[in-house]
Amino acid sequence: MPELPEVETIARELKPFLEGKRIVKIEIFKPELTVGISPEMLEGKTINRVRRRGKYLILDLSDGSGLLFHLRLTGRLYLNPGPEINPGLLIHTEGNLTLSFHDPRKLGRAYWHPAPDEFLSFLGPEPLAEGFTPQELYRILSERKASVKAVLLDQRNLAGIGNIYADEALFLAGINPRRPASSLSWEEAEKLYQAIREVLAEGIERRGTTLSAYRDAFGRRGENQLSLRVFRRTGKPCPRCGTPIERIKVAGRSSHYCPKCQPI
DNA sequence: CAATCAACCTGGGTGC
DNA sequence: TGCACCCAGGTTGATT
Repeated sequence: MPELPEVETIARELKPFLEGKRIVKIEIFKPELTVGISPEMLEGKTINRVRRRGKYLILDLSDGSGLLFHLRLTGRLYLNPGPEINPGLLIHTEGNLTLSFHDPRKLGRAYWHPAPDEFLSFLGPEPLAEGFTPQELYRILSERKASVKAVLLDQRNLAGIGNIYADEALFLAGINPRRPASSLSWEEAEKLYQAIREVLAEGIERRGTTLSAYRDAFGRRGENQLSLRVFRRTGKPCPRCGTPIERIKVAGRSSHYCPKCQPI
């Protein structure tokens, strides 16, 4: 579920509470959700910074190491959860705060790594970063033979885009998800660049998309599902031309598009 | 190297 | 209401 806007929302919410706080206790209830985390090693360290990279949430610790969370499809991070939550991991900090990580489907992971940026060095550029340009997107696309949708979803090319925002961006840009990435013209790449930035910024503004599982750090739903143009709107009219939205499989994922506005 | 696909798990929605 | 079936916002590792 959580793509860039959802993780960004959680990071922004946690930041004012957790930055500067010392970890006083860590409890692991579901070891299968954790990788490399040893409570004794981490207790006493301070959370220097809360940030996001791609779909990862990072807590930078005072010794340069980091706790990283990937929510995959159904993982959640709650600040001060209620008693009904069944956590896999609890991180208690000074100030009597608790960060809870849980995932009923057990696909999400919490990692500890001595050098978080090294751990995440496989990720492509941040699409919302100042330094990310249409030229760079065009270069990435022109080097790949796979479908443009597959290229957008591959985190090594661009970090943070998932199935929802890929479909939404391709619709805004008027590009068919099955088009080979390298077949896009410079003008199309430029359009796609703007579309990606727009849908991600909108997603953040509306605090993420809640179709089912996603909740923010306070357990609230996002609002972006109300603004989706094509994603999971099969059969409904295209917001631009009224043609029914179609669903097809691309890169193994269901993809939603307008056959008239996004011709092959 | 590139593309495809099954597997990881479980819960929610749908249709009979 | 019960049950079978399909689907899932992601990633990875095996296979072709």
